[in-house]
Amino acid sequence: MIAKVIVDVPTNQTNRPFDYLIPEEFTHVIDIGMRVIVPFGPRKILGYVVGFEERTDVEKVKSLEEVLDVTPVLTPELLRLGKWLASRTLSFYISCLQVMLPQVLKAKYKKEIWRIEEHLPEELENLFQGSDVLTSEEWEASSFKYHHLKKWVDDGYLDVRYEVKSKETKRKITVIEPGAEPVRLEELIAEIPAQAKKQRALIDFFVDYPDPIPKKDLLNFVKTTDASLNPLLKKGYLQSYSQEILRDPYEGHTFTSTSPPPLTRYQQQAMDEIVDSVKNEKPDVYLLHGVTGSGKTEVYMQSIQEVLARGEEAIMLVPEIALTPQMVERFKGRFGSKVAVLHSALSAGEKYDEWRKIQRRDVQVVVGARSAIFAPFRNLGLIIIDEEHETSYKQEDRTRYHARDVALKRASEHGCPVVLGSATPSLESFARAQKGNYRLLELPERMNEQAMPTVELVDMRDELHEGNRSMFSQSLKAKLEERLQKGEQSVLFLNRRGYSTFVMCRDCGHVVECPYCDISMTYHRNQERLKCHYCSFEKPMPSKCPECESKTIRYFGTGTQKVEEHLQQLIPEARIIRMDVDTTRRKGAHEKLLTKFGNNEADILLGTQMIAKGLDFGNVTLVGVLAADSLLNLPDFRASEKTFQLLTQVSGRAGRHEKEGEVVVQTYTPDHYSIQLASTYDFNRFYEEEMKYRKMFHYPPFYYLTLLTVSHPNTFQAQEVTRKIAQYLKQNLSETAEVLGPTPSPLERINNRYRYQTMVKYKSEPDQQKYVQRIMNYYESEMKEQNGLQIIVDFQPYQLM
DNA sequence: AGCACGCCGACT
DNA sequence: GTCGGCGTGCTC
Repeated sequence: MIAKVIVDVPTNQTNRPFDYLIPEEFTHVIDIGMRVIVPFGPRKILGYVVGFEERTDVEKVKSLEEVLDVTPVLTPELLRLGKWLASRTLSFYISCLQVMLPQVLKAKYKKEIWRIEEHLPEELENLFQGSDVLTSEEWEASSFKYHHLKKWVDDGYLDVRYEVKSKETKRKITVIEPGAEPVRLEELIAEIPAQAKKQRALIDFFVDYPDPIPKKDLLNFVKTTDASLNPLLKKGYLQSYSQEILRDPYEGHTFTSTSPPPLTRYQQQAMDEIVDSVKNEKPDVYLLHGVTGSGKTEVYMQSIQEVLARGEEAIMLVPEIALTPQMVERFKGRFGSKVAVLHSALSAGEKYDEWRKIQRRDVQVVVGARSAIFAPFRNLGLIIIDEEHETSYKQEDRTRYHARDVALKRASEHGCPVVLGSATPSLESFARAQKGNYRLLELPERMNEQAMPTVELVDMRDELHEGNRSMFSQSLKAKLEERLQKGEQSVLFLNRRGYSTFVMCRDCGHVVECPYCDISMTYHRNQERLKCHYCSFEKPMPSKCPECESKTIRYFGTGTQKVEEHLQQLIPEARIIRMDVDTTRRKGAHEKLLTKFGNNEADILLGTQMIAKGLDFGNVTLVGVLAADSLLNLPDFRASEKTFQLLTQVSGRAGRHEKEGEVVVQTYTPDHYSIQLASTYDFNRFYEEEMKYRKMFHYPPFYYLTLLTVSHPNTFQAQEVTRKIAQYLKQNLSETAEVLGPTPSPLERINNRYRYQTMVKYKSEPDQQKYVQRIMNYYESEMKEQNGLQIIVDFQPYQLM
C-alpha cells in the first residue's frame, strides 16, 4: 500500500502529495488525516496523509518512518477544506492544513551529529568529550567545516541524523482500579498478611468505591505510599493504567449554571427560523441584526441548545477582543463541560488540550476566535459568527482567509445554517441580506426595554475657541463629576490608533522616525524609549533634537497613560482603572481589572478597543468617547463604517440595566454622517449613505477587491515590478475590471523594504486566480533570495496598508 | 526549507 | 592544482 503525503515544505515545487510505502506494522493503524514522519531527501520531516493507493509509478519510493497519531488530526472534510482554502488564497496546501491545527502539533526539526565509532580521531574526541551526540548548533560553534564532517561521515566515524520532535505534551496520570480477575475484594483481604495494615486498607477502599481512582488521590486518601500499593499491583489484586488528562484553563472556577430565560417575541421569532434550518439541515445564512443589548447571545445559546438536543455540534466565533471572561462565563454556565474555549490568552498547551476535547468528542460546543472555525467536528449543526463585522475575522498573514467564507463553506458541506450576528452589520453582509442571499432577522428592541442612551456630540473646535485646551470638554467633565457624586460609573473610550505618541522638536519641527520604516516612532514612557510599531526597532528617548540640537524635544499625542494622568488631575478624587495593552498583558490581568470595576472599586474605566465590546455592567451610566474621528482619517475606504460601528458599540455599554445611560462623543468633525447617524443609532440611514459612496467609488459591496503588494529593498525595483504586474493584469482581465496603480503603499517603507501596490476592482473575474498564480510563478525565482522581491496577494483585503 | 551538485575565481 | 563562494534543481 502507498500513502499519499503532503510534506511540511511550503514551496511551489513540493505543493503536491508524495508517495510512500506503508510498512507492514502500520497498515492497520494508519488513516487519512494522520501525521507521519517521512524521509525527504537527506532529512526527516512531518507530513499529512491525504490518501491511499494500491500502487505508484514512482520508482525509488521510500517507506514512511513513523505514524504520529492514533486518531486523525484532520477529518476528510477538513482535508478537502484545506485544498479549497489553498486555491482560494493562493497558499500552499501544507500551510492551509497547518493553520487548522493547534501550534503544538507542528513539528520541530533537529539535526544531530552522532558518534558511530567508539574511537574517534583526537581532534574529534576533544569536541565530543565522551558524549555520543552533538546538536547541530554545537557543531556549528566548533571550528570544523562542512567538508570535515563529510569526510568523517564517509570514514564511518560520524552520522548525521534528523529528528522530528512533536511539541505536543500530553499530561498523564496513573489510575488504579480493582484487578481484572472476578474475585470478590472482601475475600482478598483474608489473603493479605495481618501485619500489612495499609494493604488491607487499600483493598478496603475499593470495597467501598470500586471505581478507578487517580493514584495520587488514592494514596492521599488511604494515607500511604507506593510501598504498600506495589505488592497489590504485583499480585494482580489491583491494576494500574495511565490516562491522559486535559489541562483545564478554567480549573478552580465555578460557573454558576443558568437555565434558558424566556425569550422576547423577536428573539423567539429569530430562533424559530434558525432552528427550522437546523432541523431541515439547510445551509441557510442568517444575518441577525440586533441593537446592542437586544439579547443576541441568548438567541445563540438557545439555538445551540436545540442543536445539541439533536446530537449535533456547534461553533460560535467571537472576536478575540470580545472573548471576555464574562462571555466564557455565560457559555460555561449554560453548557458546562460541553464547551471548549479557544482563544489567544491560553497557553499553547491549554489550547491543545481544549482542541483535544473536540477531537475526542468530549465537547459539542466551541467558543473561540477566528481559527476556531476549523474545529474538527464531524457533525456540525450550526455555526454562529458574533459581531460579524469585526475585521479580526480576516487573517492578515500567510493564509489570508476570512472566517466568514470558511464558515459558509463548512456549512454547505455539513448542511447546517450560519448565523451572522451584529448590531452594526458589515455593508457586505447587509447588502446580501437586502438582496435576499442572506435572511435578515431583526431584534429591534433592547431586552430591558430601555431606550438607547442619548448621545451628545461635543464639537471640540468650539471647546478650543472657548479656551479649553484639555482633552476633556466642559460637558464631559461635568457629567463625570455628576456620576461620581451619585456613585455611578463611567467608561471612557480612547481610540489608540491615530493617537500614538510621537516625538517632535518644538524648535525645528523635526519628528523622530524609524530609520527603517516610514513612520514616526512611538514614545514608551515606562522604559523612556522610542519604539517602531512595524519593525520593533527601538532606541532611547533623545535628550536633544538630532537635527538642531535644541533641548525642546517633546512627545506629542495622547496615549491612555497620558489621558489617565490628565484625568486624575482634572478629577483628583476619581478612582480610575486603565485598560490597554500595557496593563492587560499579564495573564488574568484583564479579568482582574474588570472584576475590580464590576465590584465598584473604581469610578472610571479608561481604555482602548478592548472595552468597546461585550462589557455589561449595570452601574455604568455614562460613556465618553474622547476622539471619535481618530479612525476617520485613516487611508481606508472602510473608515466611515468602522467609525460608525465603533461609536455604536461603545454607546451600547451604557445603561444596560435599570439605570438610564448617557453618551458623550467628542469630535472635531461633528457633521460627518458616520458620527451624526451613530449618535441617533440610525443604521439604516448610515447604510444608505455609505452605499452611495461605495457605489460611486467602486468599492465593496459593489465591487470585489484584490490587493497586490510588492516590496523590494530597491524602490525602483519595487515600482517596476508592480508596474509590470498591473500591466499584465490590465491586459488579461476583462474590460470591466479596473486595475489601479502602481502606487506607493500607505506605509511606503517597512524594515528598509520599499512597498508598492496595485489594486484590482472587479465584479466577476473567474480566471483571476489563474492570472495571479502565473504572476507568482513568473517571479518565483526572484522571490527566493532573502532580501529580494516579495509579492503579497490579498483577495478581499481588509487592511490596505 | 535544506542540501547536493557544479561551476567559477582566488589562493597555498 | 584545491578551497570555498554561490546559483540551480531536487526531494516520493
